[in-house]
Amino acid sequence: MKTEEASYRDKKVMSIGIVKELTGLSERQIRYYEKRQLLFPERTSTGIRKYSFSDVERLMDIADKIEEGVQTKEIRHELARREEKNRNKTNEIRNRMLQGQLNAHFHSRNY
Amino acid sequence: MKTEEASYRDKKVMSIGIVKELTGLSERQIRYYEKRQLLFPERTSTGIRKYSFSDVERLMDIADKIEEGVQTKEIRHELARREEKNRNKTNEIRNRMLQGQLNAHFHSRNY
DNA sequence: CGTGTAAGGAATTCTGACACG
DNA sequence: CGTGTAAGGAATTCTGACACG
Repeated sequence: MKTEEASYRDKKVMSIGIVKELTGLSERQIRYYEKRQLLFPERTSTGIRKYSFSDVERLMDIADKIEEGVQTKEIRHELARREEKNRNKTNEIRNRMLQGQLNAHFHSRNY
Repeated sequence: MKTEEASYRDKKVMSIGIVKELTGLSERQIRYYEKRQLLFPERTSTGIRKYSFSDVERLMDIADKIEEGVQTKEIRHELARREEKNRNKTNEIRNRMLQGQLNAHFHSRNY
């Protein structure tokens, strides 16, 4: 179920300097997109930002949108819509699995 | 072929502070194991070490071995042997693929 | 052999502000 | 609105060495 790979992708482990290199964006831009709520890095206890690979991917997407002239506000809405879809899809799968278990249970018990 | 996940795993992106947190080892230990050639972090242009998730995994393995009383020299040999095996396996696959292409080629040309 | 620590310096990151527009 | 920059401070990392054993 590739649990580990997903954890690598979402684990917040990089500081802003590497994200800067990976994305080609300036620190200013990266911090600004955070202020506009487009991504949510974690912080160390002393306040240093930590990013994940998925944050890096998201930043690339954001950069593309910005270049197309889309405003951060719009981008935020798009991201929110995407989150919503994913939540629905996840729940769908979850429900289907649960339903399957229930079916198996009742059939095996011969109700 | 999960090219991307592998890239996340092997990409050197973390500084020693996070590796320290992730592994529970001290900076001293992490740098020492490097000196003993057990892992090979990259460096930024200014000399800061950068580690990958696979380095973190390797450090966990190393820590286990050390606890078992194995010396760094032994651990290095074990790691070398493991690399050797992987190289062989990769070549095997590569050769098999090449052979398959050759076969396809000659059969289709009807020699 | 493997690890802790204090020392001094260099590189990194942070925030709030001035600037342009 | 989105981004650059200089400013000052705080946190991080680096190396070589002394120490114990």
